[in-house]
Amino acid sequence: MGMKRLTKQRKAVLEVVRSAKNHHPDAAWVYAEVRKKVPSISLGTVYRTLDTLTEEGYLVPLSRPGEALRYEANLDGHLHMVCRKCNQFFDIMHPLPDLLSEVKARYPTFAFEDVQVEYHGICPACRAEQELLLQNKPGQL
Amino acid sequence: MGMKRLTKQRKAVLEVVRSAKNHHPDAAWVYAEVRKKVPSISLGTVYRTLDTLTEEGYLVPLSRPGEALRYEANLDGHLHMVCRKCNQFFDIMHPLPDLLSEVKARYPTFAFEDVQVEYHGICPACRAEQELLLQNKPGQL
DNA sequence: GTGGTTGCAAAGGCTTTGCAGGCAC
DNA sequence: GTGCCTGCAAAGCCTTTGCAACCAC
Repeated sequence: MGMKRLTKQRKAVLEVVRSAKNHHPDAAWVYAEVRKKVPSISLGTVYRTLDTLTEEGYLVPLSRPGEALRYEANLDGHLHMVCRKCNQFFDIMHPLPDLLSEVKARYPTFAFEDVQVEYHGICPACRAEQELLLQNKPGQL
Repeated sequence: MGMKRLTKQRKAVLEVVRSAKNHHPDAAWVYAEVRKKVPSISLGTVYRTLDTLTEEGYLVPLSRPGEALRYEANLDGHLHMVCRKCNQFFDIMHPLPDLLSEVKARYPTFAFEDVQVEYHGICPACRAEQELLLQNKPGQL
């Protein structure tokens, strides 16, 4: 098992995901973005690199039904709010209550490592759009 | 927009997912299982039906990176523990703390609807297997 | 120089979809 | 009888992978 090498591709991919503050990009977006710096990079390399960076703990994958996998580089403990209209992720920098200790005590045979909290609902933008529709078609609902 | 019909296929799919207590099956498993009752059913119909049942609120999809979508019919508020070795989901019937009201107050422009809590770690079975490996190869780590 | 890494393109796995026939209502 | 639903198979999309050339160490 050899040493990991620091290629320009790997550096560029990590930098792009890190710069995508609050964007939670998928592989296609990262690919398009990295090509601005490293035009010769291939999509396969982007996938491989995202995998590697995830295994190494630099990135966290975000999975949603029927959607491409997304990644975030924000490793601070935080919450997510997912809009069920536009499917965007929003970071919520709110103190996470202690959800682990109680559950650990109750299920001692599990080796808990971390918790992930995901809120679902409608984001401000989609909410506004929805209200516009209701105003224009008052009889529909 | 017409009325939904109650076909034997739809009934069988819902019944199978409901009977899969604590199993969180994917489409392929549901397909294999439903064929025992309705041998002529197609995989496409299983996918379509799972989609419909989800839209109607009878099922909840569970998404994991790199894995096929799974479904559960347990709509009681509960927590999930996902094993990062075997990728199984485990239901944790533990009272969910109130995670909504505080966040709702802080982010009034979002329309929050529900929260999903997911624990990650290693399940008892995989933990035992891990310890066996350590005993047999004490010098490896 | 060595072996991990890349680009390319093909293959893979899961899921969706078009269509003609079938069946619930 | 109407039109929603089904089975079938092809297509779609995201992701992985084999291989020869390449380059970080």
